[in-house]
Amino acid sequence: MPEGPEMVFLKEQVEPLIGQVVVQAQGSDVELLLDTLKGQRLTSLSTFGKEIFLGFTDCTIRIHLGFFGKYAINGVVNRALQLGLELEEGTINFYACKYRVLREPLDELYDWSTDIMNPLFDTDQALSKLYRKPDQLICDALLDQSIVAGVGNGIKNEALFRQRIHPESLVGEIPELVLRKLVDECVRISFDYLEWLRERTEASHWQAYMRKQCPRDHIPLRKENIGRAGRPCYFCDKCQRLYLPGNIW
DNA sequence: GGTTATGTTATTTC
DNA sequence: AGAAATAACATAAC
Repeated sequence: MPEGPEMVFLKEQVEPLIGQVVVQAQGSDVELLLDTLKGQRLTSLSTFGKEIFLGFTDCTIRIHLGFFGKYAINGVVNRALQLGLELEEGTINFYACKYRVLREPLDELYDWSTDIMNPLFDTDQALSKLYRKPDQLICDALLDQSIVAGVGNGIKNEALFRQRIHPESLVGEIPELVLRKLVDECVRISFDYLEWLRERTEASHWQAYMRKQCPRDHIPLRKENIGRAGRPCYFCDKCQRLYLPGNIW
């Protein structure tokens, strides 16, 4: 479920429930949930990267959907419930998620300028953080949630393909202008992705991620697990440039 | 039954 | 000590 745009999409679906009071809570650690949440009013929603925050009268619940997380607004999914909130008129159910109660103001915990979906996102800051580890593979760097929070494996692959950068390129060898366009592309794709989710057409828009053929060169895309994280990379050897020491473009 | 996958964190190893 | 590799967890589909 979980790249940044999907969390914003989730937030949009929960928004109609703002202002309602929790009448029942269930899931893992029920006592905590009941003590903490029963009678509390849902007052605000926000997201940071792949996390969503449900703001209540005097606490915040942070939810991360991880790898297999699912949710249902005013509905159920047939699997073990992790966090279920029954409001006056509506329900929010989370499955296979991680959640936690936060008491501190979110501004003390999060730097919003690193979230690609946030209006405060700061490209210059992301660039300088990226260049701090010049020996990293760009495919690893793009998954760093402290630099570009919200970018996941899909957005990563797609941004690299669209900007014609080979995933095994070294960050320090990518010219600043090129790297800037890549970061901008991550942001652009994320907002496009949000739009696809709203239209429910998200599956059809990927050009490289999960694809078999390069739409530019009509040759097979390579799919390999690359980098420290060993996450799947989809890429075209012909049209994506490999930035390495000694390679001159 | 094995493999894979939109992710992160804890533990182990060097 | 600290970076880097490995394991762990969650779950459905092929």
